[in-house]
Amino acid sequence: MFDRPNFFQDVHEVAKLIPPGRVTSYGAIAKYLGTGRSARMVGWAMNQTLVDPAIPAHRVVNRIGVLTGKGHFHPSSAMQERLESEGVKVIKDQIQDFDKHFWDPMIELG
DNA sequence: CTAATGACTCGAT
DNA sequence: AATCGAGCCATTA
Repeated sequence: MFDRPNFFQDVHEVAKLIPPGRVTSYGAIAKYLGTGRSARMVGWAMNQTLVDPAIPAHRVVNRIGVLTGKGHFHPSSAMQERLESEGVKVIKDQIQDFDKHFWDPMIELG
């Protein structure tokens, strides 16, 4: 158990801290953790969160607000559905007013 | 053990 | 302004 690096745990914690109706990017989380450009690992960590419904992975998108990870959801459309359900408009897998809904852990948390 | 891939991002051309 | 390449760390083959 917990063989995974603390990095994954931190990503999970930050992901849980994302408030409803807000979104963030992999790089933002990676930066907050200090890993910097290891945004890929954040995405990988999110993949592990799929088993944990308490982690809103649908609130995490790439830097331009595109639902790059929608294909990893059970119904690939669930990601967009949930985001819109929280008041986030998503068109063509792209979040509208991304900068407006953007939630930066560095600013909000730290 | 080496090589390749991935829910990404930045810098250079 | 748009496109290409390199960097990041962990997992799988």
